[in-house]
Amino acid sequence: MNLLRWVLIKNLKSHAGEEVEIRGWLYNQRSSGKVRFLILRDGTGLVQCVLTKEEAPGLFDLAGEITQESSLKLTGTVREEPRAPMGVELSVTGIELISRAEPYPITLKDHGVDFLADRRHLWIRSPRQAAILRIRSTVEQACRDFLNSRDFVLADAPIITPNACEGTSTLFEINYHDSRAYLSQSGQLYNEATAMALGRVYCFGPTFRAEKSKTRRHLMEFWMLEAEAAFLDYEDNIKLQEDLVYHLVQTVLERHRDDLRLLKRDISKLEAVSLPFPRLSYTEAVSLLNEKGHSFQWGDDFGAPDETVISESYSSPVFVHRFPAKIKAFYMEPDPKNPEVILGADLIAPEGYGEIIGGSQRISDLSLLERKIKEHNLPVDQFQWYLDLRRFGSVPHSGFGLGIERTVAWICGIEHVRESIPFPRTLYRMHP
RNA sequence: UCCUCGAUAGCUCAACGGUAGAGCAACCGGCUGUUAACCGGUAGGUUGCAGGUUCGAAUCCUGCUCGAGGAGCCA
Repeated sequence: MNLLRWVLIKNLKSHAGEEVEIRGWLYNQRSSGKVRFLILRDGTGLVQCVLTKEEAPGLFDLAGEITQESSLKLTGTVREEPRAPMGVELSVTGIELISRAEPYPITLKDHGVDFLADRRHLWIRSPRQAAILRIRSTVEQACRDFLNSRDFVLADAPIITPNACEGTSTLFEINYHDSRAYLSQSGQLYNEATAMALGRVYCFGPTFRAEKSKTRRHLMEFWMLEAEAAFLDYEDNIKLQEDLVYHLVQTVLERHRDDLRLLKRDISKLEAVSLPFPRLSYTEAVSLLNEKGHSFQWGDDFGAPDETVISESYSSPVFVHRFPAKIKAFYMEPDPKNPEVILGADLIAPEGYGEIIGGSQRISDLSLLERKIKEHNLPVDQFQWYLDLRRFGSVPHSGFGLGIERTVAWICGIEHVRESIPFPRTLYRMHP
Protein backbone atom coordinates (compact mmCIF):
# COMPACT_ATOMS: atom_id res chain seq x y z
CA MET A 1 0.00 0.00 0.00
CA ASN A 2 1.41 3.34 -1.02
CA LEU A 3 0.90 5.68 1.89
CA LEU A 4 2.64 8.55 0.12
CA ARG A 5 -0.34 9.39 -2.02
CA TRP A 6 -1.57 11.66 0.73
CA VAL A 7 0.16 13.66 3.44
CA LEU A 8 -0.37 13.46 7.19
CA ILE A 9 -1.37 16.76 8.74
CA LYS A 10 1.54 16.69 11.18
CA ASN A 11 3.93 16.62 8.19
CA LEU A 12 2.33 19.46 6.21
CA LYS A 13 5.01 21.95 7.26
CA SER A 14 7.61 20.17 5.14
CA HIS A 15 5.38 20.49 2.06
CA ALA A 16 5.07 24.29 1.99
CA GLY A 17 4.31 25.54 -1.51
CA GLU A 18 3.30 22.11 -2.81
CA GLU A 19 -0.12 20.88 -3.81
CA VAL A 20 -0.98 17.86 -1.65
CA GLU A 21 -3.89 15.63 -0.71
CA ILE A 22 -4.97 15.12 2.89
CA ARG A 23 -7.59 12.69 4.16
CA GLY A 24 -9.57 12.95 7.34
CA TRP A 25 -12.69 14.18 9.08
CA LEU A 26 -14.21 17.63 9.35
CA TYR A 27 -13.63 18.94 12.87
CA ASN A 28 -15.41 22.25 12.38
CA GLN A 29 -16.13 24.87 9.80
CA ARG A 30 -16.69 28.61 9.85
CA SER A 31 -17.88 30.93 7.15
CA SER A 32 -18.10 34.64 6.69
CA GLY A 33 -20.00 34.99 3.48
CA LYS A 34 -17.26 34.76 0.94
CA VAL A 35 -14.52 32.92 2.82
CA ARG A 36 -14.95 29.47 4.33
CA PHE A 37 -12.62 27.77 6.79
CA LEU A 38 -12.67 23.99 7.10
CA ILE A 39 -10.78 22.48 10.02
CA LEU A 40 -9.72 18.96 9.12
CA ARG A 41 -8.38 16.34 11.51
CA ASP A 42 -6.67 13.10 10.56
CA GLY A 43 -5.50 11.73 13.90
CA THR A 44 -2.09 13.36 13.64
CA GLY A 45 -3.28 16.94 13.98
CA LEU A 46 -5.61 19.70 12.86
CA VAL A 47 -5.24 22.02 9.91
CA GLN A 48 -7.32 24.92 8.69
CA CYS A 49 -8.25 24.80 5.01
CA VAL A 50 -9.41 27.96 3.25
CA LEU A 51 -11.85 28.46 0.37
CA THR A 52 -13.09 31.67 -1.19
CA LYS A 53 -16.33 32.04 -3.09
CA GLU A 54 -14.62 34.19 -5.67
CA GLU A 55 -11.97 31.64 -6.64
CA ALA A 56 -14.09 28.48 -6.60
CA PRO A 57 -17.84 29.08 -6.29
CA GLY A 58 -18.69 25.40 -6.86
CA LEU A 59 -16.35 24.12 -4.18
CA PHE A 60 -17.46 26.88 -1.86
CA ASP A 61 -21.09 25.77 -1.99
CA LEU A 62 -20.16 22.06 -1.71
CA ALA A 63 -18.07 22.76 1.38
CA GLY A 64 -21.06 24.39 3.05
CA GLU A 65 -22.88 21.05 2.93
CA ILE A 66 -20.17 19.18 4.83
CA THR A 67 -21.20 18.38 8.39
CA GLN A 68 -19.02 17.90 11.47
CA GLU A 69 -17.16 14.52 11.36
CA SER A 70 -17.93 13.92 7.67
CA SER A 71 -15.03 12.10 6.04
CA LEU A 72 -13.33 13.66 3.04
CA LYS A 73 -10.29 13.99 0.86
CA LEU A 74 -8.99 17.50 0.30
CA THR A 75 -6.42 18.70 -2.18
CA GLY A 76 -4.82 22.07 -1.85
CA THR A 77 -1.69 24.14 -1.72
CA VAL A 78 0.22 24.24 1.53
CA ARG A 79 0.84 27.82 2.58
CA GLU A 80 2.83 29.15 5.51
CA GLU A 81 0.48 31.28 7.55
CA PRO A 82 1.60 33.06 10.71
CA ARG A 83 -2.01 33.47 11.87
CA ALA A 84 -2.53 29.67 11.97
CA PRO A 85 -1.79 27.78 15.20
CA MET A 86 -0.03 25.06 13.18
CA GLY A 87 1.93 27.58 11.13
CA VAL A 88 0.45 26.29 7.87
CA GLU A 89 -2.86 26.43 6.05
CA LEU A 90 -4.20 24.69 3.01
CA SER A 91 -5.69 26.67 0.10
CA VAL A 92 -8.29 24.21 -1.13
CA THR A 93 -8.32 23.20 -4.80
CA GLY A 94 -10.45 20.08 -4.57
CA ILE A 95 -12.88 18.30 -2.25
CA GLU A 96 -14.05 14.70 -2.34
CA LEU A 97 -16.74 13.99 0.22
CA ILE A 98 -16.43 10.32 1.22
CA SER A 99 -19.29 10.11 3.71
CA ARG A 100 -21.53 12.87 4.97
CA ALA A 101 -21.97 12.51 8.73
CA GLU A 102 -25.33 12.62 10.46
CA PRO A 103 -25.70 15.39 13.07
CA TYR A 104 -22.78 14.71 15.42
CA PRO A 105 -23.65 14.48 19.13
CA ILE A 106 -20.33 15.71 20.51
CA THR A 107 -20.33 19.37 19.65
CA LEU A 108 -17.46 21.72 20.33
CA LYS A 109 -19.17 22.98 23.48
CA ASP A 110 -18.93 21.57 27.00
CA HIS A 111 -20.27 18.13 27.80
CA GLY A 112 -20.72 16.16 31.00
CA VAL A 113 -18.80 13.06 32.05
CA ASP A 114 -21.78 10.73 31.69
CA PHE A 115 -22.65 11.95 28.19
CA LEU A 116 -19.06 11.62 26.98
CA ALA A 117 -18.46 8.25 28.63
CA ASP A 118 -21.55 6.81 26.92
CA ARG A 119 -20.02 7.96 23.64
CA ARG A 120 -16.41 7.01 24.32
CA HIS A 121 -16.16 5.53 20.79
CA LEU A 122 -16.70 9.07 19.45
CA TRP A 123 -15.15 11.03 22.33
CA ILE A 124 -11.71 9.64 21.45
CA ARG A 125 -11.89 11.67 18.21
CA SER A 126 -11.61 14.93 20.14
CA PRO A 127 -8.15 16.53 20.00
CA ARG A 128 -7.59 16.26 23.72
CA GLN A 129 -8.41 12.56 23.95
CA ALA A 130 -6.39 11.80 20.83
CA ALA A 131 -3.38 13.60 22.34
CA ILE A 132 -3.61 11.48 25.51
CA LEU A 133 -3.82 8.27 23.49
CA ARG A 134 -0.83 9.23 21.37
CA ILE A 135 1.16 9.83 24.57
CA ARG A 136 -0.01 6.49 25.97
CA SER A 137 1.27 4.79 22.84
CA THR A 138 4.66 6.44 23.26
CA VAL A 139 4.81 5.51 26.96
CA GLU A 140 4.10 1.87 26.14
CA GLN A 141 6.68 1.86 23.35
CA ALA A 142 9.24 3.55 25.61
CA CYS A 143 8.69 0.89 28.29
CA ARG A 144 9.49 -1.84 25.79
CA ASP A 145 12.44 0.00 24.29
CA PHE A 146 13.93 0.65 27.71
CA LEU A 147 13.71 -2.94 28.91
CA ASN A 148 14.76 -4.42 25.58
CA SER A 149 17.85 -2.21 25.61
CA ARG A 150 18.75 -3.71 29.00
CA ASP A 151 18.47 -7.29 27.76
CA PHE A 152 15.04 -8.03 29.17
CA VAL A 153 13.00 -10.61 27.27
CA LEU A 154 9.27 -10.17 26.78
CA ALA A 155 7.60 -13.25 28.30
CA ASP A 156 3.83 -12.85 28.41
CA ALA A 157 2.04 -14.05 31.50
CA PRO A 158 -1.33 -15.81 31.32
CA ILE A 159 -4.51 -13.82 31.81
CA ILE A 160 -6.58 -16.80 32.91
CA THR A 161 -5.23 -18.11 36.20
CA PRO A 162 -6.26 -20.93 38.52
CA ASN A 163 -5.90 -18.94 41.73
CA ALA A 164 -5.07 -15.61 43.22
CA CYS A 165 -1.48 -14.54 42.66
CA GLU A 166 -1.13 -12.58 45.82
CA GLY A 167 -4.22 -13.49 47.74
CA THR A 168 -4.92 -9.87 48.56
CA SER A 169 -7.27 -8.38 46.05
CA THR A 170 -10.68 -9.38 44.76
CA LEU A 171 -10.70 -11.23 41.47
CA PHE A 172 -13.11 -11.57 38.58
CA GLU A 173 -14.22 -15.17 38.43
CA ILE A 174 -14.82 -16.92 35.12
CA ASN A 175 -16.17 -20.28 34.12
CA TYR A 176 -13.33 -22.34 32.64
CA HIS A 177 -15.15 -25.34 31.18
CA ASP A 178 -17.00 -25.93 34.44
CA SER A 179 -14.08 -25.30 36.70
CA ARG A 180 -13.38 -22.04 38.45
CA ALA A 181 -10.76 -19.66 37.10
CA TYR A 182 -9.89 -16.02 37.52
CA LEU A 183 -8.73 -13.08 35.46
CA SER A 184 -5.17 -12.28 36.41
CA GLN A 185 -4.48 -9.51 38.87
CA SER A 186 -0.73 -9.69 38.21
CA GLY A 187 1.76 -11.60 36.11
CA GLN A 188 4.34 -11.47 38.83
CA LEU A 189 4.50 -15.09 39.98
CA TYR A 190 4.79 -16.24 36.36
CA ASN A 191 7.44 -13.61 35.78
CA GLU A 192 9.51 -15.18 38.55
CA ALA A 193 9.34 -18.50 36.70
CA THR A 194 10.28 -17.01 33.32
CA ALA A 195 13.07 -15.01 34.97
CA MET A 196 14.61 -18.26 36.15
CA ALA A 197 14.41 -19.47 32.54
CA LEU A 198 15.50 -16.32 30.70
CA GLY A 199 17.33 -14.19 33.28
CA ARG A 200 15.63 -10.85 32.77
CA VAL A 201 12.00 -10.75 31.72
CA TYR A 202 8.97 -8.56 31.55
CA CYS A 203 5.33 -8.97 30.75
CA PHE A 204 2.97 -6.29 29.60
CA GLY A 205 -0.73 -6.81 29.52
CA PRO A 206 -4.08 -6.11 31.08
CA THR A 207 -4.73 -6.99 34.71
CA PHE A 208 -8.05 -7.16 36.50
CA ARG A 209 -9.23 -6.11 39.92
CA ALA A 210 -12.78 -6.60 41.08
CA GLU A 211 -12.64 -4.31 44.09
CA LYS A 212 -15.49 -1.86 44.13
CA SER A 213 -13.11 1.06 43.97
CA LYS A 214 -14.66 4.24 42.71
CA THR A 215 -12.03 6.94 42.50
CA ARG A 216 -10.15 8.84 39.83
CA ARG A 217 -7.20 6.45 40.24
CA HIS A 218 -8.98 3.12 39.75
CA LEU A 219 -10.08 0.98 36.82
CA MET A 220 -11.39 -2.58 36.84
CA GLU A 221 -9.10 -3.40 33.90
CA PHE A 222 -5.72 -1.73 33.71
CA TRP A 223 -2.40 -2.36 31.98
CA MET A 224 0.71 -3.16 33.90
CA LEU A 225 4.33 -3.44 32.89
CA GLU A 226 5.94 -6.03 35.15
CA ALA A 227 9.67 -6.71 35.10
CA GLU A 228 11.56 -9.41 36.97
CA ALA A 229 15.27 -10.18 36.98
CA ALA A 230 17.37 -12.98 38.45
CA PHE A 231 20.32 -11.86 40.59
CA LEU A 232 18.87 -8.34 40.86
CA ASP A 233 18.87 -7.11 44.45
CA TYR A 234 16.71 -4.51 46.13
CA GLU A 235 19.06 -1.62 45.34
CA ASP A 236 19.52 -2.62 41.68
CA ASN A 237 15.76 -2.85 41.39
CA ILE A 238 15.22 0.72 42.63
CA LYS A 239 17.81 2.04 40.17
CA LEU A 240 16.16 0.19 37.31
CA GLN A 241 12.76 1.68 38.19
CA GLU A 242 13.92 5.26 38.44
CA ASP A 243 15.85 4.98 35.18
CA LEU A 244 12.73 3.61 33.52
CA VAL A 245 10.36 6.30 34.80
CA TYR A 246 12.88 9.03 33.99
CA HIS A 247 13.20 7.60 30.48
CA LEU A 248 9.41 7.66 30.04
CA VAL A 249 9.17 11.31 31.04
CA GLN A 250 12.09 12.36 28.83
CA THR A 251 10.71 10.47 25.84
CA VAL A 252 7.29 12.12 26.13
CA LEU A 253 8.94 15.54 26.57
CA GLU A 254 10.97 14.94 23.42
CA ARG A 255 8.19 13.66 21.19
CA HIS A 256 4.99 15.24 22.46
CA ARG A 257 5.55 18.94 23.13
CA ASP A 258 2.52 19.85 21.01
CA ASP A 259 0.29 17.26 22.66
CA LEU A 260 1.34 18.37 26.15
CA ARG A 261 0.58 21.98 25.20
CA LEU A 262 -2.80 20.94 23.82
CA LEU A 263 -3.48 19.26 27.17
CA LYS A 264 -2.39 22.46 28.93
CA ARG A 265 0.08 20.39 30.92
CA ASP A 266 2.49 22.42 33.05
CA ILE A 267 5.61 21.18 31.24
CA SER A 268 7.94 22.68 33.85
CA LYS A 269 6.65 20.09 36.33
CA LEU A 270 7.80 17.28 34.03
CA GLU A 271 11.09 19.02 33.32
CA ALA A 272 11.68 19.21 37.08
CA VAL A 273 11.83 15.41 37.32
CA SER A 274 15.46 14.46 37.97
CA LEU A 275 17.61 11.51 39.05
CA PRO A 276 18.04 10.08 41.55
CA PHE A 277 14.47 10.05 42.87
CA PRO A 278 14.11 10.82 46.57
CA ARG A 279 13.93 7.82 48.90
CA LEU A 280 12.01 7.81 52.12
CA SER A 281 11.69 4.86 54.44
CA TYR A 282 8.20 3.97 55.59
CA THR A 283 9.22 5.00 59.10
CA GLU A 284 10.45 8.39 57.83
CA ALA A 285 7.23 8.80 55.85
CA VAL A 286 5.21 8.22 59.01
CA SER A 287 7.22 10.96 60.74
CA LEU A 288 6.72 13.28 57.77
CA LEU A 289 2.96 12.76 57.93
CA ASN A 290 2.88 13.42 61.66
CA GLU A 291 5.02 16.55 61.25
CA LYS A 292 2.54 17.83 58.70
CA GLY A 293 -0.28 17.34 61.16
CA HIS A 294 -1.70 14.10 59.78
CA SER A 295 -1.99 11.62 62.61
CA PHE A 296 -0.72 8.29 61.36
CA GLN A 297 0.14 5.09 63.22
CA TRP A 298 3.25 3.04 62.36
CA GLY A 299 1.94 -0.24 60.91
CA ASP A 300 -1.03 1.21 58.99
CA ASP A 301 -1.05 1.36 55.22
CA PHE A 302 -1.16 4.70 53.45
CA GLY A 303 -4.44 5.98 52.08
CA ALA A 304 -4.70 8.18 49.01
CA PRO A 305 -4.60 11.44 51.02
CA ASP A 306 -1.41 10.27 52.78
CA GLU A 307 0.27 9.52 49.45
CA THR A 308 -0.69 12.97 48.22
CA VAL A 309 0.87 14.65 51.26
CA ILE A 310 4.08 12.66 50.77
CA SER A 311 4.26 13.42 47.04
CA GLU A 312 3.74 17.14 47.59
CA SER A 313 7.11 17.40 49.29
CA TYR A 314 9.01 16.44 46.12
CA SER A 315 9.15 17.44 42.46
CA SER A 316 10.22 13.94 41.32
CA PRO A 317 8.43 10.67 42.04
CA VAL A 318 9.40 9.45 45.51
CA PHE A 319 10.24 5.93 46.70
CA VAL A 320 8.76 4.88 50.01
CA HIS A 321 10.68 1.78 51.06
CA ARG A 322 10.81 -0.84 53.80
CA PHE A 323 7.11 -1.12 54.59
CA PRO A 324 6.02 -3.29 57.49
CA ALA A 325 5.97 -6.89 56.24
CA LYS A 326 2.44 -7.52 57.48
CA ILE A 327 0.84 -4.93 55.17
CA LYS A 328 2.69 -6.16 52.06
CA ALA A 329 2.54 -9.26 49.86
CA PHE A 330 3.79 -12.60 51.21
CA TYR A 331 6.67 -12.97 48.73
CA MET A 332 8.62 -9.86 49.72
CA GLU A 333 12.08 -10.40 51.20
CA PRO A 334 12.47 -9.24 54.81
CA ASP A 335 15.20 -6.71 55.49
CA PRO A 336 18.03 -8.65 57.17
CA LYS A 337 18.68 -5.63 59.40
CA ASN A 338 15.05 -5.54 60.55
CA PRO A 339 12.80 -8.45 59.55
CA GLU A 340 9.72 -6.42 60.54
CA VAL A 341 10.07 -4.53 57.25
CA ILE A 342 10.56 -5.69 53.67
CA LEU A 343 13.10 -4.90 50.96
CA GLY A 344 10.59 -3.27 48.73
CA ALA A 345 9.38 0.15 47.70
CA ASP A 346 6.39 1.90 46.23
CA LEU A 347 7.01 4.74 43.82
CA ILE A 348 4.59 7.59 44.39
CA ALA A 349 4.04 10.01 41.53
CA PRO A 350 4.12 13.79 42.11
CA GLU A 351 1.03 16.00 42.29
CA GLY A 352 -1.13 13.44 44.06
CA TYR A 353 -1.36 10.87 41.25
CA GLY A 354 -0.70 8.05 43.70
CA GLU A 355 1.35 4.90 43.55
CA ILE A 356 2.64 4.12 40.06
CA ILE A 357 5.07 1.31 40.94
CA GLY A 358 5.21 -1.39 43.54
CA GLY A 359 8.36 -3.49 43.68
CA SER A 360 10.53 -5.62 45.90
CA GLN A 361 13.21 -8.19 46.25
CA ARG A 362 11.52 -11.61 46.45
CA ILE A 363 12.02 -14.27 49.05
CA SER A 364 14.45 -16.86 47.69
CA ASP A 365 14.60 -19.18 50.72
CA LEU A 366 12.25 -22.15 50.41
CA SER A 367 11.35 -22.62 54.06
CA LEU A 368 10.82 -18.91 54.71
CA LEU A 369 8.54 -18.66 51.67
CA GLU A 370 6.56 -21.72 52.79
CA ARG A 371 6.11 -20.18 56.21
CA LYS A 372 4.92 -16.85 54.72
CA ILE A 373 2.37 -18.60 52.51
CA LYS A 374 0.95 -20.34 55.58
CA GLU A 375 0.98 -17.11 57.61
CA HIS A 376 -1.07 -15.43 54.91
CA ASN A 377 -3.54 -18.34 54.91
CA LEU A 378 -2.88 -19.13 51.27
CA PRO A 379 -3.37 -22.67 49.88
CA VAL A 380 0.13 -24.14 49.97
CA ASP A 381 -0.61 -26.90 47.46
CA GLN A 382 -1.63 -24.32 44.83
CA PHE A 383 1.78 -22.71 45.25
CA GLN A 384 3.90 -25.84 44.82
CA TRP A 385 4.95 -24.82 41.32
CA TYR A 386 5.97 -21.44 42.68
CA LEU A 387 7.91 -23.09 45.51
CA ASP A 388 9.69 -25.23 42.89
CA LEU A 389 11.44 -22.03 41.81
CA ARG A 390 13.14 -22.13 45.22
CA ARG A 391 13.83 -25.87 45.08
CA PHE A 392 15.68 -25.84 41.80
CA GLY A 393 18.48 -23.32 41.80
CA SER A 394 16.96 -20.46 43.77
CA VAL A 395 18.68 -17.10 43.38
CA PRO A 396 18.08 -13.64 44.79
CA HIS A 397 15.77 -11.80 42.42
CA SER A 398 13.67 -8.68 42.28
CA GLY A 399 10.97 -7.06 40.21
CA PHE A 400 8.27 -4.45 40.02
CA GLY A 401 5.00 -3.55 38.35
CA LEU A 402 4.23 -0.19 36.79
CA GLY A 403 0.63 0.90 36.26
CA ILE A 404 0.34 2.42 32.79
CA GLU A 405 -2.84 4.42 33.23
CA ARG A 406 -1.68 6.20 36.38
CA THR A 407 1.66 6.91 34.76
CA VAL A 408 0.02 8.32 31.64
CA ALA A 409 -2.47 10.31 33.73
CA TRP A 410 0.39 11.86 35.70
CA ILE A 411 2.50 12.69 32.63
CA CYS A 412 -0.53 14.17 30.85
CA GLY A 413 -1.72 15.99 33.95
CA ILE A 414 -5.30 14.75 33.55
CA GLU A 415 -7.90 14.48 36.28
CA HIS A 416 -8.96 10.87 35.94
CA VAL A 417 -7.32 7.62 34.76
CA ARG A 418 -10.38 6.80 32.65
CA GLU A 419 -9.10 9.19 29.97
CA SER A 420 -5.72 7.45 29.76
CA ILE A 421 -7.04 4.24 28.15
CA PRO A 422 -9.13 4.00 24.96
CA PHE A 423 -12.05 2.15 26.55
CA PRO A 424 -12.00 2.36 30.36
CA ARG A 425 -13.73 -0.22 32.54
CA THR A 426 -14.92 1.53 35.66
CA LEU A 427 -17.04 0.32 38.56
CA TYR A 428 -20.42 1.10 37.04
CA ARG A 429 -19.59 1.33 33.37
CA MET A 430 -18.38 -1.13 30.76
CA HIS A 431 -20.10 0.25 27.65
CA PRO A 432 -19.14 0.88 24.96
C1' U B 1 -20.43 -1.49 51.35
C1' C B 2 -20.59 3.66 53.42
C1' C B 3 -20.71 9.21 52.93
C1' U B 4 -21.73 13.51 49.81
C1' C B 5 -23.73 15.54 45.37
C1' G B 6 -26.60 15.29 40.95
C1' A B 7 -30.70 13.97 37.09
C1' U B 8 -35.12 20.08 33.39
C1' A B 9 -34.86 20.82 25.19
C1' G B 10 -29.83 16.87 21.34
C1' C B 11 -25.78 19.35 24.80
C1' U B 12 -24.41 22.82 29.00
C1' C B 13 -27.33 25.08 32.44
C1' A B 14 -31.33 28.64 34.68
C1' A B 15 -36.05 28.89 36.96
C1' C B 16 -36.30 27.05 44.13
C1' G B 17 -44.45 26.81 45.70
C1' G B 18 -47.79 30.56 41.07
C1' U B 19 -47.85 30.59 32.61
C1' A B 20 -40.75 25.90 31.96
C1' G B 21 -36.28 29.82 29.88
C1' A B 22 -31.16 31.05 27.83
C1' G B 23 -26.66 29.84 25.18
C1' C B 24 -24.87 26.22 21.86
C1' A B 25 -26.22 22.22 18.28
C1' A B 26 -30.21 21.45 14.17
C1' C B 27 -32.96 24.17 10.23
C1' C B 28 -33.58 29.15 7.25
C1' G B 29 -31.17 33.81 6.08
C1' G B 30 -26.84 37.51 6.45
C1' C B 31 -21.55 38.66 6.70
C1' U B 32 -13.76 38.50 2.83
C1' G B 33 -9.72 36.11 7.71
C1' U B 34 -12.54 33.25 11.17
C1' U B 35 -9.96 30.60 15.64
C1' A B 36 -15.61 26.92 20.52
C1' A B 37 -16.33 33.15 14.76
C1' C B 38 -20.37 36.53 14.78
C1' C B 39 -25.63 38.65 13.71
C1' G B 40 -31.13 37.80 12.76
C1' G B 41 -35.05 34.16 12.57
C1' U B 42 -37.57 29.02 13.06
C1' A B 43 -38.41 24.64 15.51
C1' G B 44 -37.46 21.96 19.83
C1' G B 45 -40.31 19.66 26.80
C1' U B 46 -44.49 13.29 30.13
C1' U B 47 -38.69 18.51 34.33
C1' G B 48 -35.16 10.25 35.61
C1' C B 49 -39.37 6.72 37.64
C1' A B 50 -43.44 5.78 41.37
C1' G B 51 -46.18 7.67 45.25
C1' G B 52 -47.44 11.70 48.76
C1' U B 53 -48.31 17.02 50.72
C1' U B 54 -50.85 21.38 48.49
C1' C B 55 -56.01 25.31 45.54
C1' G B 56 -51.44 24.77 42.72
C1' A B 57 -45.08 20.88 42.49
C1' A B 58 -39.37 21.14 38.07
C1' U B 59 -39.40 23.28 43.11
C1' C B 60 -41.41 20.33 49.46
C1' C B 61 -41.60 14.87 51.51
C1' U B 62 -40.86 9.27 50.88
C1' G B 63 -39.15 5.23 48.04
C1' C B 64 -36.67 3.56 43.67
C1' U B 65 -33.38 3.84 39.26
C1' C B 66 -29.13 5.74 37.01
C1' G B 67 -24.66 8.49 37.40
C1' A B 68 -20.56 11.43 39.63
C1' G B 69 -16.85 12.58 43.51
C1' G B 70 -14.74 10.57 47.79
C1' A B 71 -13.85 6.74 51.82
C1' G B 72 -12.72 1.78 52.61
C1' C B 73 -10.27 -1.76 49.60
C1' C B 74 -6.57 -1.66 46.07
C1' A B 75 -2.32 -0.47 41.89
